[in-house]
Amino acid sequence: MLIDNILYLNMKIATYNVNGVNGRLPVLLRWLEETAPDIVCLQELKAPQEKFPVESLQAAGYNAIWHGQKSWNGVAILAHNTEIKETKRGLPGDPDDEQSRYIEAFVNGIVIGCLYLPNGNPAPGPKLEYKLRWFERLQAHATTLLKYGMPVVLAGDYNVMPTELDVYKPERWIDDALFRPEVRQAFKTLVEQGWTDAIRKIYPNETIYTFWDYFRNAYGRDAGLRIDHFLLSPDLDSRLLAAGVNRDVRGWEKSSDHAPVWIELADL
DNA sequence: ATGTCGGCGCAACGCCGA
Repeated sequence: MLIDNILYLNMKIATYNVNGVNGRLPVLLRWLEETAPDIVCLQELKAPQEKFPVESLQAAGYNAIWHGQKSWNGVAILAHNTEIKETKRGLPGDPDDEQSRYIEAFVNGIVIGCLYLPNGNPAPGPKLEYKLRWFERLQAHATTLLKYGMPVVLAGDYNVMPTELDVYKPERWIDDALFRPEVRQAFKTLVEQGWTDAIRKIYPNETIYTFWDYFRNAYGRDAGLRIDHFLLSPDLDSRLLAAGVNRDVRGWEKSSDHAPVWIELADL
């Protein structure tokens, strides 16, 4: 990024489940303005392809690619004054899957996979089965990405709390599709391919939440969950400088139930 | 079990998904 003739080489990448990109547009634009991420992964657009607010984002300096869907799901990748080369639209492994949950691009020399993993509730049931199948497809595609040997960031709403440290009251979530043993195991199997959970690496023992339910004043009570994650390929692990959650955004008027999460990577 | 959101639809509030 070039500002006042000074070259800044570090890169800030963020992920944000906006829960309706048009309903949250003022919040999204304010957050972009205040935190100036270089690359952004968005989930839960809840907008059809033609209703994505591309003009507003361009006016804020962001190029965008997106995969919309009426009412639900939807993912996008934004890049500040930078070219985005789309490499995938839809997660491989099931041509009949019509839900818009994965988009991937080459940006600034990094492969950015933006994902919105299925919620899976009510569980057990077909929605949990779909979630577990989707996880298997993600594991398969993640293996392929590692084989390329390129720097890769898999960012998004995984709808999984990986450990008890990631839930305000673990005992209440045992049967929930976001915390069931088989779902946590699926996340663990994925990470053990060789990925780095960036937030957990920077904060090994701390309670870090990225989501607070709208119900029962969850944000006020800090009854949160950590479900939005960054997985880094092995060569990016040593470039991880910092990471965090923009918690205050969750407290803004008309906020999403998720907060934006970010990482900063050093240039090579 | 409950709670609160955004988006949807024979257009107003009940439903779905989260």
